[in-house]
Amino acid sequence: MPELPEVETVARLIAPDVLGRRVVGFEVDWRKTAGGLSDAQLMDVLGGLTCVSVTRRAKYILLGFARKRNQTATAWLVVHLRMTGRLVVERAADAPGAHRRFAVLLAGPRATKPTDRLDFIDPRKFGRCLATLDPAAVMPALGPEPLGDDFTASGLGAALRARRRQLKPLLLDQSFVAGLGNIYVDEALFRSGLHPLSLASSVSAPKAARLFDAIRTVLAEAIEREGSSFDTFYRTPTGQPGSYQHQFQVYGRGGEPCRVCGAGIRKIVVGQRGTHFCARCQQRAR
DNA sequence: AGCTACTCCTGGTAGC
DNA sequence: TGCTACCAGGAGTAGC
Repeated sequence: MPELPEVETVARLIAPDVLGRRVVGFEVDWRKTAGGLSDAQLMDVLGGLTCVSVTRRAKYILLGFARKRNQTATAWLVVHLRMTGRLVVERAADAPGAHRRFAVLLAGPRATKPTDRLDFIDPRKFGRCLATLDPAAVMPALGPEPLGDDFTASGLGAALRARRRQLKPLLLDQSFVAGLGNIYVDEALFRSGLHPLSLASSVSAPKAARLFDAIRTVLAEAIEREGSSFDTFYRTPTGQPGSYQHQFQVYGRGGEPCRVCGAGIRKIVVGQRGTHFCARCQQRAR
């Protein structure tokens, strides 16, 4: 499922195909995907504007739009892929594929007839494409970017110490740290030798520093490999699978031997989420 | 504050 | 082969 590395990959790969293109229409196949907005409302927000930026915040892709190419964005399309969402740029003449839920029709600077189309494909319909003048209004409060400068080992240590909560659900909480999901939390906890059920307040400063390094390393390596594709869902906008799934130490390896110590990887359920860990390498503390 | 349960969804798969 | 039941889960919400 798309987490920070997958979302980053999608943003990077669609950017060259949408920057400088003008919005001349929409095609909405599933109204909820558009947050319930009508075609007319979508056009009111974004119609006639040119894409001037493509950025990522947490697991959101933000496409910024303005009157002219060199201006700063005044309107936005905020995209969340959730479980199974994909963004693909197609030629306007081509028929949309299966599970297409939402599309932006794109044209050149002065043209009114679309040449391309940004398709949002989403089998499970959890994803959202929200047109808005104020991205903060459609996004929840988010914690620091784990690859950003304001995420530090000492800051993470202090934040952990202040919480009496299990590590797994806390790290999945987007208001604590933004962008981690089920896969990369399990992988980061394994690499730092921390048990998913350990209390955050029990994590020592050195252990917090190890977790900090593990989070950064796992995310950076996954971005390098264009994310993880282990089922039929996540593909990059060019249709390629990512390759980080081959680096998984624990995720999806329940019952298989730990690559470090040989003990069986255990799979439990924490907060309705499959959680994978090595009981020998990751000692529980409370 | 932090826990669990429920909701939204459908493709894939296990079991019969 | 064809059917049913169940599972995957990000994030919002409700209730305790």
